[in-house]
Order: sequence, then structure tokens, then C-alpha cells
Amino acid sequence: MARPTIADIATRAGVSKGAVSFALNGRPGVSDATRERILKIAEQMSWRPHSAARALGASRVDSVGMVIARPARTLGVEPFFAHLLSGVQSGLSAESISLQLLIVEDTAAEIEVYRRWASEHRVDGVILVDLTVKDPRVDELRALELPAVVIGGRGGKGALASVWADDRDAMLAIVEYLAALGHRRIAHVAGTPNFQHTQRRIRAVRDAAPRLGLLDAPSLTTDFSDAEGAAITRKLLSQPNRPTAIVYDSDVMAVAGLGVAMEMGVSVPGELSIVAFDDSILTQLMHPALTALSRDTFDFGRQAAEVLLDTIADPGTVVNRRTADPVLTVRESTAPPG
Amino acid sequence: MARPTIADIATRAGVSKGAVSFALNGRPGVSDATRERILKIAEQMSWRPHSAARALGASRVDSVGMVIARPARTLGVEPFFAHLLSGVQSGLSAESISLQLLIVEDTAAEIEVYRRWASEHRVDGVILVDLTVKDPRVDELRALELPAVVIGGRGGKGALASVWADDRDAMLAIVEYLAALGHRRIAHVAGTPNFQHTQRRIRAVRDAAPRLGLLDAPSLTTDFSDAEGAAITRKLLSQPNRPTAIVYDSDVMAVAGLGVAMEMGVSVPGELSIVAFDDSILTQLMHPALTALSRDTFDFGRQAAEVLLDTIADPGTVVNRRTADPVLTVRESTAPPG
DNA sequence: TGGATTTGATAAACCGGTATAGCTCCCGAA
DNA sequence: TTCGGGAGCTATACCGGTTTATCAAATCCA
Repeated sequence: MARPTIADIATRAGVSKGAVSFALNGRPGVSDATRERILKIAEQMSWRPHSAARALGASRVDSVGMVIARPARTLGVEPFFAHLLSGVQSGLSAESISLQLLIVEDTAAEIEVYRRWASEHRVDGVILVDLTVKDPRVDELRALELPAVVIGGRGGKGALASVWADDRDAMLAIVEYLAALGHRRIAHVAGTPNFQHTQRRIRAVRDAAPRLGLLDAPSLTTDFSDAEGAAITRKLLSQPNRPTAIVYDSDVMAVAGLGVAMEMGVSVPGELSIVAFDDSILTQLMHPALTALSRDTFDFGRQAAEVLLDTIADPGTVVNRRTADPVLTVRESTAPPG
Repeated sequence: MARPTIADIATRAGVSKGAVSFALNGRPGVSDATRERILKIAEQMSWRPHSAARALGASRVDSVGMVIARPARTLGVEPFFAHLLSGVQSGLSAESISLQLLIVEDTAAEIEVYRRWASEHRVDGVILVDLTVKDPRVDELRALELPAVVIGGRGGKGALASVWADDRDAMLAIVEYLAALGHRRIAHVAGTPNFQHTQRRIRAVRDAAPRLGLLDAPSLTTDFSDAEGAAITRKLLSQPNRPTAIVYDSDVMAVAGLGVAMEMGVSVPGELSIVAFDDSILTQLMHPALTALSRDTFDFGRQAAEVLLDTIADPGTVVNRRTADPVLTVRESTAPPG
């Protein structure tokens, strides 16, 4: 017999299908003796539930979805997503829930995917990343009544559950560290302006500037690409009063910036300190190795999975969980200003 | 009415469930007039099939799986997988098949996943990457009777379908290019020795060496990590007769190698030429930018999806499709030997 | 014109589970 | 002695599709 069903187990155990279902799902309705006997037979026959059948009966599919709306070109370089994915999976595997991953071009396509998933009952919930300022996905998901958890930002006035780290504190830590080294002209090469975390980081820099006595602390937004990171760096370093330190919102841009500095003959960290707001193998491959903010991305994903499963189990409560604070890993790219 | 079922459509159209099913799936059994009427009603009610119900009835789940067995740490840096994934999805989206992605630590875990997927009917087929020399997954998948397609290698004496590029020709192109520049001492920093493509590349170098009059052409295997790439480079450059050109099997190792060369004061490309066997944004971020072999990874994934769907539809035929040949993108890291 | 075949549709079984109503038996309390 | 109630289990409906057996009406062919 190739794939046994609970009916097979039932006949073999001399009980009804219902009893087998009760036994296999650990719910009351059968005696301990019978339960054990059924479990043993199921084990012997190496029975596994048919996911579709279970989904149809229990109206849950034991599967969650995650859509990443970024052009594939910019995606792979950042270990961020790979780590996040691993973490999410580790959080899901305990309950043997599977993950559907989709990479799409933009938010419109992403919302389309959510609609399809909801109407086809393909997922029990979804994980959101890259929350924007006035994010249309939040309302859409609420309308679809699809459980969701937001990674890296609050779910819009308590609408969605979330798992987040304190970007503000992290940025303050970086700026304070640079100020303590003696830097007074610090520039911030930020990501896309419509991302919530970009806004929070920009605000943190602006708020800290007067307190730390910074002469100049511009935040310049980009599209997160290496090209724009390089272009902005070139502009910054060509100014008469050029910054003595630059904070980049991603490791890729930081690396691009380092390249520009070298090309222009600006020594790092002698004449320019560089900090990346995201750590990865990239920062360590460089010469000099880049000082960077390290976040436990794996754990981030793991916790997101946990919160999502809780939300699915009990859609009433909205959890906003704060994760461990990121730490600044000091390497060779930062020093007191020349 | 939130989610209409075919029964709802049936009553509204005044026909039976069966007729609706026939109409919606484009199979004979209803007249064109009725079909059109049913389709229109389904459209109006914005009906979508319930994936689990369809899976249960039709015994296919419209979902395929892909497992990547690599530690997450080494994963994210290479855009290879992100592009591959996008390509696979683009190939699947036409038939609106969804993709399950799983990142695991090793092959044993990967095989476990296949067993579970098969027994729970979670996927209709799988896509394999990183084929090893005596790969246990091939036999396992045949035993499970799970349709599969291998990316980047032949599926073991015609056992599994595959989509592959010619690694041998690609490596020959690189070595011939370097030889034409005048290099006679070329080293090859390879990946893990048990990968099939590593073997093919090593063999290509060895075979080409005498014909091109190379004095020395060692292939040194690594674990694909930046650390080993750097270590081997250091060893190579410390030799009395050090190579004038090094070919790296991945872009990450090439970047690490470049770092070592700079650190040791070996100028690139003046005293050392560097080629990466894989292209990505990384190679372009460097100074000098690295000459690299560019492959159309997106298309690779797209074709793999196509072949897999064909294999699922007709498990009898085994397709081995060869994709477009990779091309060498010459940048600043290669020049005639000093 | 009459029997054979095709067309267009229906009703019901089925896929493999879950959920629930109901039945039997046994125990304890009144 | 009777009755209520819970434990343990069975029978059956159900989830939302697909598939098959069946059947009436229309069409074909000689």
C-alpha cells in the first residue's frame, strides 16, 4: 500500500475514521489505550496527513506566504533576506508550516498576490516587509481578513501585528559614536524616502544633530542602489566643507561609497569614516573592513514567524513585539577625523 | 457572499455543479453557449478555485518546491539564487503554479523535506540545485516518484530532467582568453570538489593546459567561502613562481582574492589578472571592476520551470535542455602579464 | 423511418481528512 | 431502583472541487 489514509488505519485498528482522527490530533474522544494503539499503527504504516484533505476539512492550509517587492537585481546582494528567510522557516518548522515565497516587481503586483492567495485559500497568513509611510497593503490585508505580521515597522495604528527593532536608537548610537570620535560634519546616505524605517533614521539624525553639536548633518535619500550611493558620495566629497564621516543605510551603498572615496584619493578612515547600517559578509570583505550595525536578522525572522502563528491562532489580539537592539560592530573604517 | 463556490455559480446559472466544473476547466461536456454564460457568472461573482479542494479532487496541488541546502550565511551574498528564483517564478506564473522555498543546512535535511512533501502531497514536483558527483537525491526522488528537474547538471544517466549550461566551454573560454593575453601560469580556485560543476571546470582547465602551453595550471578546491578563497590566494601569491592570473569559481571568492592581492601589494591587473566565474553586482562594485563570466540566471530559472511543468504533465519523457552559453564580460581586472 | 451514435447535461460518488450528532455503556447520586 | 451524565466510540455530514455513470434529446446514416 503506497499512501495509507486514515480509513486504512481505522480498519486495521478496528475503529472508526473519527476515532483515528481524534487520536492523531491529540484531542479527547478516545481512551489512552486506543489512542496509543492507533498511533502505533499509523507509525507502522508511515502515515502522513494529506495536506489538501486536511486543509479542506479544517479550513487552514498550514502554509504562510511572504512577498518581496523589489527588483531581483537589487535583491540577491543583501544577505538580509536570506537570513530573514532562514529565521522565518526555523520559526515555522516547529509547527511544520510551510512557506511560500514570491518575488515581484512592485507593490501593485504584491497586492494582487495577496488577493489571489486569499481567494484561493493558499495561505493562512502573510509576512510583510519594507513597510512604506502610507502603505496600501495594510488596508488591503485587513479587507481580505488575512492575518499578517509586519517586519521592521509598526503595523499602522495597531492594525497589524509587528516585529520591529528600534531603528531610531540604533541610528542615535551610530551618530553618537561618530560624534564621540570627534566628527562634527556627518552625512547620512539614506534609502528610499517612502520606507518607514528610512524616515525614522532620518528623523533620528536630525534630532540628534543639535544636541551633539554637529555642524552639518544632511540626510540624502536614494533608491538603495550602488549607483546612487556612489553618485551621492561623489557629490558629498566634492563639496568645499566635505563631511568627515558618512553613514550609509545599506552595506551595498557603503561599499560603493568606499570605492568612490578610494577613487578620489580620500583615505578611509584617515580622512573619511564610513559606517554601514547593515552588516554582512560584504562589509568584512572590504579593505578596510567596514564598521557596521549588526542586527540579528535570523532571530528577527524567527520571531516574526512566531507572532504570525499566534495571530493566525487568535486573530483578535494584535502583538507588537520589539526585538533585541542592534549593536555597532566597530571595524577599520572609522577613526577620529584627520 | 464572501467566497462563492461552484455550487453558488451552478444555482445562479441554473445548471449542475458538474457543468460548472466542465465549463471552468475548458473541457467538453457543455455547449459553447452555456460555457460562456457560466464563465460570465463566475467572473461576476469573482470566483476563484479553492486550492485545497482542487488538489483533493484532481490530485495535483499546483505547487512546486525548491530546497536550497547551504548555510544561510553563505547564501545571501550571491545574487545567483535571487535571480534564479525570479526566473523560476516567471516560468511558473503563466500556469499560476506557486513555489515553495526551503533553505536547509545539508542534504540529509533536504531529502527529509522531499519525503515529507511527497507524503503530504504538498508539491507536484521539485527543482534541484548544486548537484554533487554521486548525488543521493537523484535516487531518492525516483523512489518517491516525485517529478524533478536538475539545474546546472545532467540528471545522472538520464534519470532526471535537467537544464544546464556548458561549464566546460565556459571555462575553456576563460583560460583561452587569459592564454591569449600571454598568461602561462594560471591558477584555478575552485569550489567544493563534490559538486559536479566543480569537477567539470577542473577537468576543463586540466585538458586545456597542454594545448595552450601553460606551465602550471593547478585547480585548488575550497568550500566556496571568502575565508578559504582568501587563504588559498595568499598561499598562491607567496610561491616563488606565483601565478600571473587566477580564475575563481565564485564572485565572492574573487573579491576576497582581490583583497588579499591588494594587501600583499600585488597590483591588479598589473601583476595579477583576476577572473570570476560568476557575475553580479559585487564584481562591478570593486576597484578594479572584475572581469567575470556572465550567465543569464533568470532565464536559467525560467527554463527549469518550463521543463519541470512538462515533466509533471508527462513523467515519461526526460528532457535535457541546454541553455544559452555564458559570455565573458571583460572589465578592469585582466591584462597581459607584467 | 428506425436504430445507432453523438451531444449536453445531471446526479452521485469520490478525494482524505475534520466536526458533530447520537448511541451505548458504566458509574454515582438521589 | 431509577435517572443523570460523562466517557468512549460510531455514523454521517461536510469542505469544494473533479470525475464517472447515466440519461434524454438531437443528429446521423442507411
